[in-house]
Amino acid sequence: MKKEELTVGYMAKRCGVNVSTLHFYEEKGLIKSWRNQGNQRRYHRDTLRRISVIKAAQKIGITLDNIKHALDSLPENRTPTKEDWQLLASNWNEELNTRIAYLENLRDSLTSCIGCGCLSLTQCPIYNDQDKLATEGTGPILLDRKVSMK
Amino acid sequence: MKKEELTVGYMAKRCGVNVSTLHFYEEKGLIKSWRNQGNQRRYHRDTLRRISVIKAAQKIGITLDNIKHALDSLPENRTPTKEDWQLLASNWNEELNTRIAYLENLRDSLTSCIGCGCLSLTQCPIYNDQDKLATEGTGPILLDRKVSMK
DNA sequence: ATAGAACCTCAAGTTATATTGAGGTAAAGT
DNA sequence: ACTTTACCTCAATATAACTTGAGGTTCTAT
Repeated sequence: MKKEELTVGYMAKRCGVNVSTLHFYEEKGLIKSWRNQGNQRRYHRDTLRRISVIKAAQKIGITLDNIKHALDSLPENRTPTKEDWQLLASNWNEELNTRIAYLENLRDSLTSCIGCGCLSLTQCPIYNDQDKLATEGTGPILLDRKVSMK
Repeated sequence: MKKEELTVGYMAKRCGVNVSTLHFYEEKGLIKSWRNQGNQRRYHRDTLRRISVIKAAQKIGITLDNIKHALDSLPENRTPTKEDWQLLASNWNEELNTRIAYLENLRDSLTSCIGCGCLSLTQCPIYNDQDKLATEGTGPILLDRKVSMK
């Protein structure tokens, strides 16, 4: 196996995902591969980073669709540079800050509700719509779907 | 319509959800109703608060299953007191703090990655498994599914 | 009395993010 | 050469949290 021709099994192991997930990401246009003589997928080493970035973004709570949009802004013709990745990261950092702020807001509301016992429709800040971050916010956050919350 | 016999349409309007959602919650055991002569649902006024609490918990990122578990701990035979609700709220507050801490951790990682440009498998704290909160954590956070993240 | 709004049930559809399985081919190890 | 492991495609299934639709009934207002 040449250095620059990584197999799907190797990729999966290195990235901690299933082979089927890589198929799926490819189908969604998040990653690319070419085929060898026997129709098997081969990946460029750059794809390792790409997958890692996808996983990092998912932890932040970005959907695959939006991750795809972001990745589409990367150059096609060359290996992305440090600066290319930094741009993505800084956008997602803002996203993350927004989400943190939203949850902190919610926490403060909940805390004051614990204090006053006001969990009612009319008084509680939690479900009154000053709760702007919820409606102007930026979509679903999925932390880790594998982990249940017993 | 008697004061204590709220219709499903009224409930839906008051709570900002669809009628079908109330049917769904009932089927899942999250809320209860009785029927009138013509087989239509009637709700106790307490159910308004119950639905609000469900919605608040969802904003925190608690799944319906877990919300159900929490609600099951409320007394069946009387209207829950301030203290009953406070107990739920304080549990969810911990949950919320855990989630905030997780995202802050991620933000710190991302920030340092912006600084060093290290988004690579081996060095970046984002996808290295010191990232314990991700794997020991407490499940998905869904903020607001209605809002897309363009 | 009658129209229209509100309600009923039950089955199927929706979205996101994958996973699983069947049936078959290719590559690698001995 | 032969076996085992890895890979291929395509379709179906899984989960959460709902929504939609069809076909029919009940309430409410005039």
